[in-house]
Amino acid sequence: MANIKGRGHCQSCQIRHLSIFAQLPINRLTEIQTFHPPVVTYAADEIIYHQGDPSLNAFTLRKGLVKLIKTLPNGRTQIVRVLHTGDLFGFDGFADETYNHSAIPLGETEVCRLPLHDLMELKKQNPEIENAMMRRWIQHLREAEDMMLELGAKKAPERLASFLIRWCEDSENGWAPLPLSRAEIGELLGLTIETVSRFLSDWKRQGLLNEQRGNIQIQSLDDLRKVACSSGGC
Amino acid sequence: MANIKGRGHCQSCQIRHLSIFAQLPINRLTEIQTFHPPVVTYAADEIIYHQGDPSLNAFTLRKGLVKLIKTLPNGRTQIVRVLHTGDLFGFDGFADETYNHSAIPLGETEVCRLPLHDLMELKKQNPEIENAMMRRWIQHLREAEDMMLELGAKKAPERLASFLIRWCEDSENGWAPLPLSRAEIGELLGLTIETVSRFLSDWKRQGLLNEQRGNIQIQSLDDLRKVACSSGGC
DNA sequence: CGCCCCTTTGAATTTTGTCAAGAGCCGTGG
DNA sequence: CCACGGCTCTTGACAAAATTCAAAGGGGCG
Repeated sequence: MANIKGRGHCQSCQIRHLSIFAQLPINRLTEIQTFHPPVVTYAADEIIYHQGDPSLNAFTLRKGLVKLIKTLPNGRTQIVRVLHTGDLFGFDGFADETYNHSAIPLGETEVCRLPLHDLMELKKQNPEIENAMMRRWIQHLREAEDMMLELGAKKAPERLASFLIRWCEDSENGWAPLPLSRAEIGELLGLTIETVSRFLSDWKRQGLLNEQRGNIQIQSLDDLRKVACSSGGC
Repeated sequence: MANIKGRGHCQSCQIRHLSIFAQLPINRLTEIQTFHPPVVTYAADEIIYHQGDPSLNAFTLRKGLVKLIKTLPNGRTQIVRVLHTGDLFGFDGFADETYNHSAIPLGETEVCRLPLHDLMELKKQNPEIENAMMRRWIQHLREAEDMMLELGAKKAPERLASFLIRWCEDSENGWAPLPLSRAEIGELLGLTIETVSRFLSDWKRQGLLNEQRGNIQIQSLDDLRKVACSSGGC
């Protein structure tokens, strides 16, 4: 079960520099030290929230990855976003809406649960938080637009290649963990398991790509770029 | 050419109730009467801003429709959003970013041009504006997520049918203006002109739909719903 | 070791896109 | 008023892309 690990202490938080509290000056931080949001852990199969649930809490991702998904009655699923450490999610309540998607961990995760009511207060009183949230919303919107372009205007190999390039973008040694199943990659890119598998296999055979136990490495970024931009869809 | 029609007067603005200034109390309104943003008109072929341009102004749509598009080097285009009266757009500068898409009128339009610098000031000083903008960002994000589901998880006829249903949702007499060409519908839904045309023709032949000089009417909402939800993709 | 689940691969089918030609529509200019 | 040119839209035939169905392969874990 989802497990309250303890209470967060923003002052000593390891990932505060990635969060919406990053720009808050130290003295403000100590002033709001009454705010100790619970830190909650989830296992891979536990759902953080369901689409349609009342949005009472927002969350900051501390450890692991989280997928945000929307599902059709027939079971077809779309991953609308994959969250990384420091990401804020679940804030629909700020617009008096229920959650618009479900949030599901990809493996073990740890999040900081922020009651929207408290967060709203902090936001009102601290322009830095206000500002950080605004920037994130705009940034998310931009990424959503980019994704619509991927889904609407690109072909399967282009989508997959550009996804891989993005995913591996800032991996130092070349290897990057890819904790997504073929099915999940498909759900993210609007493709079937088989289509994803076929192209990945092809590219591994051709030496563009390497994969080992959930880690991938782009061997020939140039060639992969060529695929992504093949018909000019750079 | 884009034409400055005059200066806006928020107090007497016809569409203020639809804008981010809707909730602003009257006394605040008179206080900020020094803020008279230019009202600009555009013809159908004039671009309001280009993707990549520095985002110095946001806009409120006063009259007409605007499409926000992203284009790949090969010319394939995705419409990421169609704006209606009262919508705010072009605010990427709030996150220190250039415009992420191009804004193009669908026919004659009239917008209110809001310098981001001024808007930022108003936002800081008026929680109502602040709040209205936040709600819009969250709402846009939700709509973007919905669109990702459409594009990623639905088939051509499902996408087209559910688009038509949404488009006609709040048309009183049943008839709704559809100032989008087949090509534009395709660019919105990630389909080709021909695919759009084929399904529309089919449905017109089958009596689900009516069309006359840029206006459409859904004759059998039930049947169209059946198409949209056919394989369970409601 | 054996089971289960994920992945791979093949073959057939469906869906969607491409190419090409014709139809309808509208405004211009004779 | 009509003819013409330039549109977009429609339709058909075909090709390509992607999905579906089916079966086999592989790897990790009890």
